[in-house]
Amino acid sequence: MSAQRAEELSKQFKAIADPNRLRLVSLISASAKNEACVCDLTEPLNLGQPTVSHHLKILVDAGILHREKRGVWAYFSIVPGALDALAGVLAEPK
Amino acid sequence: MSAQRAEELSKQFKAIADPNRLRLVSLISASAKNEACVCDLTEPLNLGQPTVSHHLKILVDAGILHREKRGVWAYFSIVPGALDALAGVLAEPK
DNA sequence: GATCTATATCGACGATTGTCAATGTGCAGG
DNA sequence: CCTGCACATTGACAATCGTCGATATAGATC
Repeated sequence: MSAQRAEELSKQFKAIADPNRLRLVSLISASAKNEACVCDLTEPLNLGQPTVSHHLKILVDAGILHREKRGVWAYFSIVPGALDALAGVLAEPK
Repeated sequence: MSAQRAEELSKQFKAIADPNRLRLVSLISASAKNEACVCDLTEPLNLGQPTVSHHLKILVDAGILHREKRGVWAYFSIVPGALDALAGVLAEPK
């Protein structure tokens, strides 16, 4: 594995290597329409709104979450295939 | 996903969420007998011996690598199923 | 026992991270 | 236009992390 490839992958792994961000991904993927807004996520994590917003931004920047603004609300959903791609790296790390 | 479960998983993901540690895992799993000693790993990563030793310890503590000392050398190998277990979490993060 | 050799540990340093309070932005209803 | 709401951004702080040089440990050879 090249140093550059390792750098790219580590950015994505860092994004999910935080307990609160793991729970965010879990909450979103278990949501009714596979999407959730910030106000749905602050209470179960027991974190302030700015902190949740910060974590969501990291996940979006890593290409794991998709952000769509509708009116006043921002809906977050999981980018199709993003997590599977990471899982594939672990299954075959040659 | 419970907060406790997220905490456990994040420890393992943190272990691999570093470019140099990703390369370590890659190098070991691509090695001849699926094992390598520290002296084999310092040069391709262009890091000092103490730093490589430090990264390997983190991977061992996370349950991803196995450490076996034979004589003066320490041989590191991948714990069977450890990476697959992490991959499974990503494939189904409900 | 003295001396290599491979690895581990320690102490220190700058850099990054997670969290919060305060503030900014932008949409909607009156 | 003004107010309220959902969310983003900023600035600050303690805590953790990655790296290195120096040193310690422990097996092998003479």
